[in-house]
This record gives sequence, C-alpha cells and structure tokens, in this order.
Amino acid sequence: MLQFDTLTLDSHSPIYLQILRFIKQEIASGTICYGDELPSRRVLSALLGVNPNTVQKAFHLLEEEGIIESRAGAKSVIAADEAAANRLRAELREVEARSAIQLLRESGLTKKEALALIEQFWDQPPERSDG
Amino acid sequence: MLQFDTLTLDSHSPIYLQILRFIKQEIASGTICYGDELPSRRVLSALLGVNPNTVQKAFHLLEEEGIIESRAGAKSVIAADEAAANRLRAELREVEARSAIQLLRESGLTKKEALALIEQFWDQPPERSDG
DNA sequence: AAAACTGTATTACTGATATAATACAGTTAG
DNA sequence: CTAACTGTATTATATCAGTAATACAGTTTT
Repeated sequence: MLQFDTLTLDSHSPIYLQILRFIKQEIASGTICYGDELPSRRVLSALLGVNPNTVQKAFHLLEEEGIIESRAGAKSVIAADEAAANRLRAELREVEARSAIQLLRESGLTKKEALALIEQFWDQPPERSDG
Repeated sequence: MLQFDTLTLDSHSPIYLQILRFIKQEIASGTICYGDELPSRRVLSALLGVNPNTVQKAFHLLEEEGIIESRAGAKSVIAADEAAANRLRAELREVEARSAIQLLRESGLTKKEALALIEQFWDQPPERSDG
C-alpha cells in the first residue's frame, strides 16, 4: 500500500495541496498504480495529524481530475492507468518547470543566466546569515 | 524619476511583493540610485490602481531592509548606495535561483533533468487546454 | 500661517485555509 | 443481519493574508 512515511508536511503551501501533489507523484513514479487502494480519509488524516476534511479536499480534487475513483462506503482506488500515469509524469514535470521558469523570468534573468545560477546553487546548501 | 510603466501587475503573487521586488530590481539594475526620490504612496497607488496601504506595505518592508529611508511628511528616498545595490543584485539572483531550485527538487527532478526542462520550456508559451 | 502634500496607524472587510463536530448513506467483514 | 468500517455533506469556528477606508501627524510649498 501507499507509504505516507515519505510525505513530510511543511508550511510553505496548503496541506491539501501537498497531499494532492504527493499522491500524483507516487502515481507518476509508479509506486502505486491502477486499482491500488488508498487509505481511508480518516486513517490518513490520523497518520498525518490533520483534519479529515483536509484530506477529503485533496481526494475530492483527485477525483475531479479522474486520478482516483471513489464510491461511498468503499475505499478509493487509483483510476489512472499506465498511460495516464505517464501523462501525469510529463504534466508534473512541465508544470514544475514552468513555475520555475516564471520565477526566473520575473527577476529579469535570461535563459543562460538562469541555467548558470541553477548549476551554481543546485548542490549548495543555503547560506545562514543569522545576523 | 522611477518609471512604473514597466511594472505590470499579475495575480500570481501578492501585489505588495510585486511592488517590493520591482523596486529592488530597479535599484539592482541602476535605474534608480542613492538619494533618488520615490513617488508617494498615494501617487503610486493611483498609478497602479491599488490601495495606498498595499504600496505602504511594500515601502515599509523596503524601509525595514534599509533599502529606502522614510520621514513622516517627506517623500521616501533610496538609501542603498552602489555597494548595497550590487549586493542586492547578487542577492536577488540567488534568491530567485534557490526558489526555482526548491520547486524543481520537490518534484523529484535531478539537476540534469531540471536543466533540460528549463531549456525545453523557456521559449515555449504555455499550452492552452481550454477543455 | 495655510494649503497641499507627505508618511503612519488603526480598523475593517474579504477570501482561502484549516479545523471541528456532526450527520447521513453505502460497503464490507464478521 | 449487524457492526464497523467506508465516502460524502453540512455547518461552524478561528486564523491569516491581502486589500481597503479612514483618520492622524509631520513636511513642504506658497
């Protein structure tokens, strides 16, 4: 079953979006696939220490995207087949790339400069100034 | 004086942050420098079509960072000298690069993949799906 | 001094987020 | 069948970010 040990919540974005993205990534990477059961809303919310409604919000959005399938009473299952997972993987990468590009563009960087900066800082831990 | 014609507001991030970053960038690029006057909160807010307090929020943060100097009654002026502007330029680039890197890391991309995606999508306009 | 500007402070409204407490209905396991 | 689980829906509350409206106080200008 889906392991949620690797999902660590931060405060940078809404919890329901973090859950949403995590599950998308797990599907994209093949950790879970078509037909697999998801933990129930109540169980997952207990695991993560959040409110059941927060999990429900994420699941509801996944349902709307056709990524999972839910029937009242039964556990939700993955509805995305292998082809859908591949599309999801491409989509996720493109979305992330575009977000990053938008950020870099906004600061007036050229493509060349942006690539060089990413090269430079990718492996470098952020400096602590502490002041 | 500082031209705000080149500042176009979008809805992707808070207005006050867009204003804040714009002014930082103008200082970093040398468009405005030490001693230059900024337009008043009210004038700028009218120019941008936003609330004066939204501008105030940006200016207040700039003041806290020591980038501008404000006295009640008089217009705010740039407090950052040339050295500070240079530091600002480097800082802006690093901050943007790190934000972008964080985004890309979160989706499990390697540096190589990230660079390739940015190469690929930099010049491509986003697709419209429209449904 | 007075008018017209300036920065500053306070308060309020809105929407998004997160949580909570229930309630209801369908499925599954015993 | 029944108990214990499921998903779903509703309503309420609290908080925060962002924006807005307004009042107040200091300066510059005339």
